[in-house]
Amino acid sequence: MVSERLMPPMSETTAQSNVVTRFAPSPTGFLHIGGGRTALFNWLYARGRGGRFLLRIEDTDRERSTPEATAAILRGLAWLGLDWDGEVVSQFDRKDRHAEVAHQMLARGTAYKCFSTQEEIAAFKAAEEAAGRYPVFLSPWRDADPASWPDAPYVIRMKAPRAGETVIEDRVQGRVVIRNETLDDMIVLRSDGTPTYMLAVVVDDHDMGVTHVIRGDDHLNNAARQQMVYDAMGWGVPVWAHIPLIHGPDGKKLSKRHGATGVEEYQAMGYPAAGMRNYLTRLGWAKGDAEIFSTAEALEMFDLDGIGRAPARLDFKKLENTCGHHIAMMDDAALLQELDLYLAAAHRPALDAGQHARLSAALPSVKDRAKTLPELLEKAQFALISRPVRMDDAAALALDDAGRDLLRGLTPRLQSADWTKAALEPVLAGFAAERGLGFGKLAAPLRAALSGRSVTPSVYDMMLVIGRDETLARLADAVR
RNA sequence: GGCCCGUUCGUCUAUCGGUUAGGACAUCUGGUUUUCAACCAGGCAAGAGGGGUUCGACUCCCCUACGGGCUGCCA
Repeated sequence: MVSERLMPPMSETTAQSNVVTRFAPSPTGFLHIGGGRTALFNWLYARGRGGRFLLRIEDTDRERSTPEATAAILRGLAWLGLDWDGEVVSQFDRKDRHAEVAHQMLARGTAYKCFSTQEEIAAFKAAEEAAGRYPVFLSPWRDADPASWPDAPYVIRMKAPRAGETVIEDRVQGRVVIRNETLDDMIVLRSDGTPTYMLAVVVDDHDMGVTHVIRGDDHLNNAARQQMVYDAMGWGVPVWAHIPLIHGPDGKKLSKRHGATGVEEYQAMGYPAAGMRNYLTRLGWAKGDAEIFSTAEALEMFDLDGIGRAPARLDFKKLENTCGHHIAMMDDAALLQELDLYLAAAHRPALDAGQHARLSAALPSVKDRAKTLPELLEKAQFALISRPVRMDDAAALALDDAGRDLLRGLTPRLQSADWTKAALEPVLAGFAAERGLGFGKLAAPLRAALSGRSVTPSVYDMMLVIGRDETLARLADAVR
């Protein structure tokens, strides 16, 4: 028996508005960066086609599932801006439905009760291995007469085809053929009546109307067994798309030692969500030479064909570069909001109203200079501080006798100048020229007096942002 | 061990039998400049190895190597 099936018709046009995807994490920890990308791909694919994106928490493992993990996953998704349709589905809550389907399989003859004990199975596998065969368990109960059934605990096993092959038509991996003899009769319902993952995913995906299963390629082999369940129930198989996992910078599986593995850690490091989405979208997916794009553009462009088959490595340099572009592109109000979120996530003190206003004024002059949110704050430092300005070593050096003398000479001219860049430029340039100095010689002490540092945005930008009074006050402090 | 998947510049990738193998990040050089960043110009840099198929392979097939996944009454 060959359970091969044709790919469902799914030209982009017919699939238009009825695409349903889902993200189905198990709540055993924070939202992993790889999971975040999987969610993103599902979200992009569905939303980009006017379809629906669903969220299901696979919490059937009661030992390891925690409400805290679920909350963390939801927070991570929310930060990434991945909103889902409808209620969050709890897989555990659907256990009765899963059991019901298992019994339907029994009734249809596509599953059977297996009374073998775990000891018997272990012994069987050991014997097989000793004989040099794959330890694929062949249950003696597969075709047993119900009359022979003992009054003992049993599991329900899928009656999987023993011969032939199962073919997965995968939109990313291509045509994957698995010989049925390498697959055993998997358990669909445990002896305690609870469903296994293999049954639960299929039932839930079917009931939720999922049309496209986009998930990590660690599930590629599972797809064959799951497809058998679809076949057993006479259900239509969804479109499969198994995407490669993300690796650390060294090419190894992403783990704690690579630093950040949780989505929320990236938020706390100050990467803006829009930049994160852009970077993650491009990690393992491409459309021509598109590199920097908005979420709206990503929605427009994203498709399954652009997904690569090899695992991609995380590259923080490129992440930063991408985020830098997004910080520069973001409008000030959105940026300010992003900044507040970051401060909270990083457990840093929030900005007060005054700082908010000054930061807002400073944003245009600093936002194209920062790659991360903390860097942005750092560059805007001149607007956030209050007098007296604390000088760092380099700034103190610039405010030597000669520097202070320059500032004393400059002060009266500033008092009478119009406070615009156009008016200020000739004033400063003229003053420097009078003293026979290059502009840089004047800018250094001025920069130091205004910011207490030697590295800042343009001196004009700083003066304009903090205003005439504050500028003069800082100069007065510096020459005192 | 068995089965499945993968392998283009350091990194992310384009290429869907015929290209000087393109772009981006990183890096290097030069320019601009008011510090830093940005920006502009340019440079370096790739088809894992070996067999086929073909007039012609990065592209199709096979083998090997390396990496990954699965092989649970976990998900």
